[in-house]
Amino acid sequence: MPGENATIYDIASDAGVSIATVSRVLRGEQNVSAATKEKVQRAIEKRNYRPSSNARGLTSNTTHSLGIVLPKLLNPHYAMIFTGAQEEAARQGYTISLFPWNSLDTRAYDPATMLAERRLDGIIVCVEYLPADRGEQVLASLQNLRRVMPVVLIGCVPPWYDFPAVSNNNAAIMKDIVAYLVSLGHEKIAFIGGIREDNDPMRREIGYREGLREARLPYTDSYRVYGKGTPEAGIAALSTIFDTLKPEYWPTAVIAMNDLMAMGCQTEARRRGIAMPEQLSLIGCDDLFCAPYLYPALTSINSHQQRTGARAVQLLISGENKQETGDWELVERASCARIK
Amino acid sequence: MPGENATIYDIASDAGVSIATVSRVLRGEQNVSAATKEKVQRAIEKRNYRPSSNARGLTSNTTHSLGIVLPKLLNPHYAMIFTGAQEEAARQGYTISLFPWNSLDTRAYDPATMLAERRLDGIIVCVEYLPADRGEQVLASLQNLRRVMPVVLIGCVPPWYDFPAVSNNNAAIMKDIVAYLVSLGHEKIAFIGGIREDNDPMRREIGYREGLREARLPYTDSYRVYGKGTPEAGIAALSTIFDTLKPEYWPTAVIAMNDLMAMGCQTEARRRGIAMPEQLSLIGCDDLFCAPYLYPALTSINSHQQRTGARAVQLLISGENKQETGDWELVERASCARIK
DNA sequence: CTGAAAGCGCTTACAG
DNA sequence: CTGAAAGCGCTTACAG
Repeated sequence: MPGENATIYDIASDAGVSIATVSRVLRGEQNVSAATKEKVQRAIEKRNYRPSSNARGLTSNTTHSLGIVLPKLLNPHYAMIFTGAQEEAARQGYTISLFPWNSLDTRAYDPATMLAERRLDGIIVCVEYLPADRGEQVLASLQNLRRVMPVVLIGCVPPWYDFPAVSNNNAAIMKDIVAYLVSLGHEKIAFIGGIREDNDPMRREIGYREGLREARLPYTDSYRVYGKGTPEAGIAALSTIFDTLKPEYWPTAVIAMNDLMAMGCQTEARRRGIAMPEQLSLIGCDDLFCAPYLYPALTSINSHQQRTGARAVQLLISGENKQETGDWELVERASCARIK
Repeated sequence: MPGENATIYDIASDAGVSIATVSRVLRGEQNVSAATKEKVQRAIEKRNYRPSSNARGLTSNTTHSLGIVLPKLLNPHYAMIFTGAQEEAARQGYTISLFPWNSLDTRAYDPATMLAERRLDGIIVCVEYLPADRGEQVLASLQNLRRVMPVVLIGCVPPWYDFPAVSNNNAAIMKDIVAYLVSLGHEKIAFIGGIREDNDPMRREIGYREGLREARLPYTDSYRVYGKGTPEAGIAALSTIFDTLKPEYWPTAVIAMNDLMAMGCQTEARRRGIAMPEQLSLIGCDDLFCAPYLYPALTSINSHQQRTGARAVQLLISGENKQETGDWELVERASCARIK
């Protein structure tokens, strides 16, 4: 069936007009008589005609399609960002397609790897999990990418990156979290997740330490466990803490870098017979759809991911060179309790 | 920066050859001397040149981009399908973009609504939640869509739809689930979720009844509660069952149409002080990433959604007119217990 | 209000 | 191995 697509010439000859006229009614221009507009529209419908976006794009030098580079969508956090971006793009008549990247793989940012052809009007790239020693490589790749098309950054964007961006201030979020736990009376607060990154004033590590300092609490290496953001890593991290420390040093609260890790922590704590939230408060980040249905229902940080995605699309399309920071809120549920 | 894109003419003149030659090295043809290939490639790199997909597509009448019509990605079930499709598309050099639809909204299947332009080489559409009285409308829309581009269906596809498809045999899955619960000694088995659809031999309803019949168990309307597949709907559905029935009739097992509803059921059962799995076994469907981390860990059906998405892309690109049925497996976890 | 014609940036026979 | 030229299906001044 497909393949025998009508062209503007078919419509023109069917309607007995020139292709210029067909083009005019297609584009909804005013200067066409009602009668000919009628004829043309009838011909279009009869043939089920749709203009070729390729031909249109050739003239306008535009594709009306965007790209977004994101880690695995299987983490609902990214699915939320993608959804927000997709909906905004659709609203503006754009299509958006996903380019996955493997964290830590610098090639993922390389335009040559990513885009064999020039078919995107712009691209959003999520900057995250950048180890210190790769920072410059990544920045160079991004600058290279920008030579080819407009770029907007999301994620935890270092402030000295000179790109339009809508980023998260992870440090400020962490500070809030620590303050919240302190307000519940916690003093032994562990933090799990992430990799060792440097040079970034917005990273969680910084906020964690700052939060402790403000509460006049000591920072302890034993409370800082690294691990990538999966449930399995959460299990491992919690085990590390509770296995390496004598019971009197066990933390009364654990901050997980995301809800995925927090889910693993819950499971592992349960396995160990640690009562939640009585003996252990737990807080995640991302406020995934499942957070309210975990046991105990998970307190988390909602950072409006859909809005982030939508906003990035707006910046991309408008071409504004702004750096914005997303806001967030702490969603209290049952997983954090007051210390007696 | 963007906007000043080099064209094939620039490269040709830089390299001192004709555009035909540039085109040849671009496409990796053999009949080019090593020396000129060198020159051309150098020019390409120097200018950071990338061919215009629009111009290429104009000649080949192809866009190398696909579409997929899916309900909300915020349900990880669909994110899995999308991911599988996206990865396979990328592997084959295609880009895929998402077109969301509102369930029950027939217009969502209408090519005119969905695609103002002809910019897709084909489209995958997820057929689900089709109320009986809309079936014909939807079918007509799909046939209309097929006039414009190749279409592959996924979801619960009625067998009399004459489309290439990779579908789920929901009836067979439900039969399996009932048999599994019966093997654990359950006789009071409720089923929640879905809408009243008719005419479809693959729908869950059918399998549920058939499973009961094979176990020589009666079908009871009170054990069949409808509701769309959200956690909130799961809460409401479980409430309905336990509120309207005297305790001696309370089901000992509940089948939820998906894990989302099952999550709601867990929460509501917990609120009511119903011990799980001792007093109530629960089984979901989709095997979401969070299933192992719920409490109790949720038994569910894994139907290889990523594979489904990938397979649909393969059918779409190859043009095979096949109807396939995906397989599935029951993943046992802690949420189902043997009846004493 | 309408048409003829050039041009967008490629690919592809066809010559040589 | 390489080039000149036609053609893909539109849009857009430019005339009328």
